[in-house]
Amino acid sequence: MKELNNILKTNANLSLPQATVINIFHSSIWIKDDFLLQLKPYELSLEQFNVLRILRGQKGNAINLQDIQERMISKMSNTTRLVDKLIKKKFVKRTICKTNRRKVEILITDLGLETLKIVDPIIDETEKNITKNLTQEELTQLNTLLIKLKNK
Amino acid sequence: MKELNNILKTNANLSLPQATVINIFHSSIWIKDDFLLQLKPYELSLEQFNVLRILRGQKGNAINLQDIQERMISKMSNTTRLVDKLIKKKFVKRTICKTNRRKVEILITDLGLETLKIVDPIIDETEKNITKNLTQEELTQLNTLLIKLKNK
DNA sequence: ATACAATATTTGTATATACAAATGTATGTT
DNA sequence: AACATACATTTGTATATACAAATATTGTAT
Repeated sequence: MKELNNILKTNANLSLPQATVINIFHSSIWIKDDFLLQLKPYELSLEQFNVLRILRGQKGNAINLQDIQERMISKMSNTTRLVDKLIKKKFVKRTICKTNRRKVEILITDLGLETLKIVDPIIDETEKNITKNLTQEELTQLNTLLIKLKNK
Repeated sequence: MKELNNILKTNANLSLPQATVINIFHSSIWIKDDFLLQLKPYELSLEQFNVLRILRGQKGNAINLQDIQERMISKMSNTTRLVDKLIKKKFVKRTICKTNRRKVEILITDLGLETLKIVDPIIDETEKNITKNLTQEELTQLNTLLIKLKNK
């Protein structure tokens, strides 16, 4: 892992498990930075954008906080406040569930949908750009390895 | 990527670039959580632990903030305050560089070294555990793919 | 020596996140 | 119905991080 040593400006002799872990962290960080750069003009954090997409996926049906959390990439402790911010931007609406008043019903607004329409292709492009160094087979391989890593 | 769909509780038809990006994020998060769980009893964040290791790598020589930042996995905007916290815990010392008073010299203390001695094997074990589902070859392959992904 | 730009760090402020406790609501048991 | 328990969300608090501005120091040109 000479390349990793370069990235971290170190001479340390990294074990394979060490290198792997650092490599994944490092990949995650540069990819995230890349996305944030693209999302910045729209004042959306990556998770906010992701939640908007989740809401759109409901196709007009409302969804509650728990279900949003389940679908989030990084399970946050405080989805309430994330949604608050989306409400402040008028991207989503929040109402109380009629059948179970403990639950909230969250729905994407037209403004939210329009914003997604603008941001989506940008994110698509970014995703393609991020992965362009690997062939289809290599990407599949990478995904397979990451899934296998997790499933213990 | 049926497994990814399971993890995210979604039916969305993820493209290969999308799946890859989400997969890397997801891997990074669960691995980080795993580490944090181990570091918790020592009240060290992952970056704090990492900086301690960087300092030890200096083998008695002081190092300044810039050089620490260069070696960090996630380049933080505010290493000052991270070091402040390590100082509060008496894990590191800070002095002003004699030759260039703009710079600070940061040095790990004996207490810092002792703490590392305790935490190191725990982290080693965690790293091994995290990667135990993959063979040596698979780990090498994973590292190679992640490096290739980055180098555009 | 003085002025100016470059460098290294610190500080201020806003926002994000983690975690625990609090609130309000629903459900099951007697 | 009364009570305890579980559930879903919200709030409070501490800490983390991002970003910009401020401070202090050094090197360089005049």
